[in-house]
Amino acid sequence: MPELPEVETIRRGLAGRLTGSRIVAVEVRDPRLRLPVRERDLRALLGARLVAFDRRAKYLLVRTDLGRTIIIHLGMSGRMVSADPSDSLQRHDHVVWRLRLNGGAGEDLRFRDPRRFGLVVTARTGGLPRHPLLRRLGPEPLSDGFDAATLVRSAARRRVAVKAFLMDPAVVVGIGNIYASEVLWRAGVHPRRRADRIAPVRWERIREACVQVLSEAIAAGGTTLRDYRNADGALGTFAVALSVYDRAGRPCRRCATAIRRTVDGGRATYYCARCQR
DNA sequence: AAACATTCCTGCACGC
DNA sequence: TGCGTGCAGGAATGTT
Repeated sequence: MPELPEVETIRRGLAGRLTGSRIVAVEVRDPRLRLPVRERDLRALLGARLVAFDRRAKYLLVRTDLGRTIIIHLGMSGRMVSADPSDSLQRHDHVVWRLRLNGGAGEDLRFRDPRRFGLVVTARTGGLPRHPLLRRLGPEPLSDGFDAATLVRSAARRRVAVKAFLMDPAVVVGIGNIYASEVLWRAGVHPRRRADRIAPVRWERIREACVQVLSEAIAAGGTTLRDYRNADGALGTFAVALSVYDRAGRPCRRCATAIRRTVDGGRATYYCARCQR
């Protein structure tokens, strides 16, 4: 479900509300996520203070003052729910942290994930860059480390379609199926063009499109297509700003040609055959 | 009721 | 032949 803008929106919401709170209790109600949830590891953090909410790619990193960080991925259908402890738990609330806020009030943080493609693990904070889940990740698209030269270098001898290439987290992180289509429309590049057949000047256009689309989506609180919600349960409003995704048959915003939908590698792809070459 | 916003792994093909 | 790399496909699963 969530791509980088959605995870970033959730991170900001949680940081504002829960930074400085302490873990009072933790409950693992269903450990069967993409990786098994180890209740013992989470219990080792009882009493810990949550000192920062960070993000790497689509991973949420909850740093504690005990030298360990909780790594959370939302998979396709995961949500982080900040709730009043008296609110009843829902069916797919798999992990529940009972927190005490700075002011002393109780607050729940709940990991809810119907499809269970997400994960909740812990790791030493100092070892995060070398953690198996994080160590092969490419640059953050909204950082200085993301430039056209890097893209040109990684695209050499890559015959895959540029859309699949952009979705490869070793190339650049955080770009999933929705934003890959959006970025390529904005850059005017056909989604099935081979990565090794794209000129450097067009890589710079793709880089700019990544930065613009992701920044605008974050400013809009993310894209809600079906069930995405931020930490307060609010919807993201970027769906109305989508140019091609989920707009098959509707007119291209630039040239009015009907947007096409194809399926590549099992994933829906949307593009304008006139604007994108 | 077919589609699905993610990630990781497998197995195959190819080139040196 | 053996190795490394690149790539397509599949699997995990519940909801709408």
